[in-house]
Amino acid sequence: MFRRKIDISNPGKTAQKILIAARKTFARHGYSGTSVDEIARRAGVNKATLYYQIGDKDTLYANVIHQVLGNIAQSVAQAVATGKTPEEKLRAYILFVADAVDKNPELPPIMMREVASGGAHLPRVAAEDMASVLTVLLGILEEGKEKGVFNDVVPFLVHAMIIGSILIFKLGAPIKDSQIWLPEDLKARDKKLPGTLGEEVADMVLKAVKKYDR
Amino acid sequence: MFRRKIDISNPGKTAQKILIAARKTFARHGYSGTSVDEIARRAGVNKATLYYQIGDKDTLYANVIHQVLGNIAQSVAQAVATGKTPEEKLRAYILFVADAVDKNPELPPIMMREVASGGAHLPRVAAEDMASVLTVLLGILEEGKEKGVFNDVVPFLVHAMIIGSILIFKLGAPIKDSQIWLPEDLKARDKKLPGTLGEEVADMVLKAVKKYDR
DNA sequence: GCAAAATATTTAACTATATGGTTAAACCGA
DNA sequence: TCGGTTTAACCATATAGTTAAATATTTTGC
Repeated sequence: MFRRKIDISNPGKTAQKILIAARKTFARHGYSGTSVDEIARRAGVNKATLYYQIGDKDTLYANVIHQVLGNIAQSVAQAVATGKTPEEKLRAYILFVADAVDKNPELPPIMMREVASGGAHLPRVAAEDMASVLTVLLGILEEGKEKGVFNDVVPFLVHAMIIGSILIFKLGAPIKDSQIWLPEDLKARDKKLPGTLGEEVADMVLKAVKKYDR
Repeated sequence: MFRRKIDISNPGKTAQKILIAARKTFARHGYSGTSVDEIARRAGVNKATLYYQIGDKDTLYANVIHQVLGNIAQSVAQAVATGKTPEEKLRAYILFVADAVDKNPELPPIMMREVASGGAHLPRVAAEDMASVLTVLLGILEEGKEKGVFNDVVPFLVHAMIIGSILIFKLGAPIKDSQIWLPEDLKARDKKLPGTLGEEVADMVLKAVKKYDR
């Protein structure tokens, strides 16, 4: 009677195809805007195969989001460890997040919609991934404060500033640029960032967080 | 043959009920997640009335988003004018945005989902609203640079930082707090902001943007 | 090594419900 | 009674999810 589902943590070829198609489709159209039929079509498999391999829409979505967030959560601590001082660690953290977003272009839209809906479809395991990333940031900010190099900032606000800057810039810039009727001075200004997005955000956040004698 | 639709810019009682119900529903469930039937039910009118009064789902959505963004776009310039120096103007701008978000709680989720989907359902008129808000910010940053009080920042990145911080903090904090299993130190830290969200963001952004002799 | 049985995987066809949108009739105030 | 407004009933399509049969693949008996 117990029809055990396939082990998702080590997906086979078919399951992998499905997850990739699902990731792209969820990223483009969101949870509600995505139909299971469309995912199956893009994966090139029958819908029943999709249900056999992975499960219903919720399970599919949960696996997609965890697959992408889980990797990030696992490697953030290591990336931060390359820095010695709190400043270096915070910079490494921001560069890591920006790089993760670069390498996982489906993450920003999925995360933003998840935030927008109050985590309506956010599976527990994904929330745990987020929490472990946040914990790393919390550690950096606390160390910086103890050593007297950071202001007494609100950690979650710093988090919001980092993630918010990166996500809004990444996703908002293409929208702005697609509005061909916009006054030129609004568009031309930002064509090229002086550095990478991560570096720019790191510079600004560090200025906001570091303690200076003025 | 031309069945002229009702004038939306000055909605009557029934139309107003529908628009309010639509705003709440779109904010909660997003464009795709919202059914016209649900809006009609929440507005307490027949679905055909909704189509008669306003039009199809797209038109309904466009009116909702413009109704809320239009007000903001119209009053931002005036709010900023209360400041004399670029610093004061930038602070006034950020406080205004934070206040607008406070007063229009449906705006953040709608905007975030719009950004996430690349402006998929964003009507031209709403994009114009956004542009006029952005133009005000651009003016402040340029004046600050000319007067030598601001660094040579990337305007759209400053925009992303302001909007991103406010939206992510506003929407992200409740999610974080709802994860009852989270380690206490992650949650307890941020319970109370020292000031309002707008003030906190303004402090941090100004530190990031202002030019100091160091 | 190999046919046959057992198991794992995929598929077309199906169901029940939800959805966006329409229609023609009923309602209602001037 | 006339024009604007609202309504119940309706339609075509889309959707999440299921089923039983077909097709691969693996295991077993010899």
